[in-house]
Amino acid sequence: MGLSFDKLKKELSKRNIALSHQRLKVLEYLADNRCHPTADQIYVALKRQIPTLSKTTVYNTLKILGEAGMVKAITIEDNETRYDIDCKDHGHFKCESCGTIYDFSIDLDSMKSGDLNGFKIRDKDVYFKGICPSCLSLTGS
Amino acid sequence: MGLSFDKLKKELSKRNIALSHQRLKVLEYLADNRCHPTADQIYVALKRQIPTLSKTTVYNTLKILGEAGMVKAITIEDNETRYDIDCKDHGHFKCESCGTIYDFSIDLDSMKSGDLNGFKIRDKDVYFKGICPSCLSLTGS
DNA sequence: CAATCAAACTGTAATCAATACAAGAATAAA
DNA sequence: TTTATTCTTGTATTGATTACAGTTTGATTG
Repeated sequence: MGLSFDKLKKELSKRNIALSHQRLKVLEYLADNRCHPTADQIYVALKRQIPTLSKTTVYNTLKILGEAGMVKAITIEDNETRYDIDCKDHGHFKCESCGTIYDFSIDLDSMKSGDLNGFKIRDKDVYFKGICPSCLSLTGS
Repeated sequence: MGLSFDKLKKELSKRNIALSHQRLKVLEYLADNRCHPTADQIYVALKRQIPTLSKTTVYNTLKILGEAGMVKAITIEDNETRYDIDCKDHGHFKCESCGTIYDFSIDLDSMKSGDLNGFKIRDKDVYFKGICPSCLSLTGS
């Protein structure tokens, strides 16, 4: 996996946050499953390894790691928040047929707008929607 | 207001959808209030004009008009879907302090990615987050 | 003008992701 | 060991959205 634990621990200790067993497992799961899972998917998967795990812990962990900049929440639509550990600049494409979310590279730095002079921009999100090649081949069109 | 009723009615009649009183009022509200309101805000505001209005009708209307391409749902975060009638290409900036959503111009057509060859792109969304000038001036920083 | 039918509207009930909260472990410090 | 603080857990609650069934509206037909 490509996790930078040094950066992570430094970031967390700066906030007096311990890297507990549960939190580490959530991070590991996100690192190993780059499918943008929901909180519930993470919970169900980890519940097998950690039978005592609580869904509240998963939500708390995702929130804390999000504030520390280690995890990013993706809210495209459908009232389902998904999570991504990869913080490198990329956009997200959601297939409206199968629901899969694909990453794609895009240069966020070059995205500027004169309308935002005086605004402090902390985060940029790019979401595309449509049909993925796999679903396109199924319908024939 | 800048509503194109001809295009609207054509689009709706193509789908055998009538432009009822309630639906027209929702459209009018969105045209007159470019603040990206939630479904509930629309409901509360129109309830005064139409005391019998049901919240379900507001949701149904927003869904139907969305499918007809007349209204766009904006889901940045916070489990609150907002709605926008302006379909011209622009991005949305959400102030994390006051919650206001600002429009800003951006060239969506130039946004491409080689990773999406073979994908059928139907919609592009650009969401920025940060602090707006008004809130920046309040904190002094 | 009834009669008929489909679409539109309404209100209540249900869903479900997310949060609040309080009590119980774990961990570190003294 | 005591103490304090953080972390975890489970339950209860929230709140936006949807499902559904009954009612109303409005157009069409005879």
